[in-house]
Amino acid sequence: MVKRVAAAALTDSRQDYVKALFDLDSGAPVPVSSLARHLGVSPPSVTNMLARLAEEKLVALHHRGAARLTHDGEREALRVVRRHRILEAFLVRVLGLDWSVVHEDAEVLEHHVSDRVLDAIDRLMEHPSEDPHGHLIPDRFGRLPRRVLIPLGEMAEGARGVVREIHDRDARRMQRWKRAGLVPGAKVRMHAVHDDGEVFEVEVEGHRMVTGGGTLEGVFIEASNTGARR
Amino acid sequence: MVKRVAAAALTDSRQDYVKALFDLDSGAPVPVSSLARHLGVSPPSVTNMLARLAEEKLVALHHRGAARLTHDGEREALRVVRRHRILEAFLVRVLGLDWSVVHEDAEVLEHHVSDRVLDAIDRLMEHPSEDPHGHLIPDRFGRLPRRVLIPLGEMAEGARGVVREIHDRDARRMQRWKRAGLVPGAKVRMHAVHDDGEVFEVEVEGHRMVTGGGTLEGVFIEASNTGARR
DNA sequence: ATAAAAGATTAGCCTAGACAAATAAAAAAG
DNA sequence: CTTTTTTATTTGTCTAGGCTAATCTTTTAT
Repeated sequence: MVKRVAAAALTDSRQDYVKALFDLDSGAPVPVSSLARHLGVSPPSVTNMLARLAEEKLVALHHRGAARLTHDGEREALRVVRRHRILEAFLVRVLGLDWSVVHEDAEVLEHHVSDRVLDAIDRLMEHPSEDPHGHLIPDRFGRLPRRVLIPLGEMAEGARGVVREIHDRDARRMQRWKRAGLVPGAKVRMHAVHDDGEVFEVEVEGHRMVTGGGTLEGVFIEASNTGARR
Repeated sequence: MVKRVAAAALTDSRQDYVKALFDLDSGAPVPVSSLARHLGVSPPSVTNMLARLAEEKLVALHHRGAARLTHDGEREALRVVRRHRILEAFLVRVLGLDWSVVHEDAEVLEHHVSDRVLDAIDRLMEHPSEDPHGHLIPDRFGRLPRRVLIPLGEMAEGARGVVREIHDRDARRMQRWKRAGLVPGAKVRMHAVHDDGEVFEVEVEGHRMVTGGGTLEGVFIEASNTGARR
């Protein structure tokens, strides 16, 4: 007996798939294997589900089974993304949970919170525009401002910027970032890149540190025009 | 892909069944048919699931398939009941939703909110002891104070009491009660019973009304010793 | 140009939980 | 006591969404 109060046309699983396609979209169709890895299911399951989603006109299939969202699919994905981000904001701002652990709770609740409850939560927080990781929250019509961010590890030497988004689902790593001050809004400057992009000297909010590239993956920067050229 | 963050040993469906058995318990084993009606599933589904729950030692089967919770089953039921009631309180007190509509949301969320989130919600409300319908909330060890209430329709003529619980899942009916002032805490007095328990003259918070028995079903009273005898 | 590796698909199976139709057993009515 | 009615159970299906093992297809490397 699966009760649906969330006015969700899509099953939980379908919602997970369209959201994954949205997350993994980088211009090109997403291969079956990436999707399988991202969702933690086997490749056959992906092939199978993509066929159904294609049937339902939520995705378009491309070469070798790779898939992209259709317009409808993207609309659905944005609905889920909106729910997810509002819930994350709620869990942190209202319930006081740590930003590094809320992802998995939001991941479950996004499928089960009714529109009524979601709206009430949104109202309570006075319609936040970002979640705790800096991701913008789509509005109720699925509109999401585009912004151009670059990975911290790809900043040029001497460039300055501001941390805007933290992409990661690994709580441990996020704790580390938090301790290092790498949170949305933090000002950073790339002092030097060594060993062909393996070691970085970065300044975060005036505090200088040296770190490996792996640590930086998942931190995204809005470049400041001041300082980059000069 | 069913994700479980709620540390729930039991599937959603099993949780629904044990909760239903808890709700319907009135001393005697609950017949298959009542359970089927309460859960909105067919009798064969109930027979089938009860067999599994019996296997898992959550229920004990009696004459003609009727079932009662075992100790383990009751513990599980109380966990679910606790979640449900905390969530209802939250939806009303924090999110400002109406009394009469929160049941179905809580019904869904009770299966999907993690302990972490539930505890945070409980903390935010400073550990409420009752939900919005007056039901007591079991503590984290599943302890639930017993209290003796009588249905409003069974009050003796002249008896006084206080509304303590409202049992109903029908939003419309609850709206009516609310308008009539029949909410937990309201003082009532039964003036007269006519037509063999079909028509009642009741006084609610000083305001007298006449109503049919159907309307009163689901309202439970704590008798005041003042007034009953005198 | 062919062999090896990587990636996707097919085929067949599994689980949970529901359902309807047919059957059996118990209770109530005559 | 037998018949009827009510209740419960059996049997056989269905759906969603997974999985593995085996089999293609591509791509990459030699």
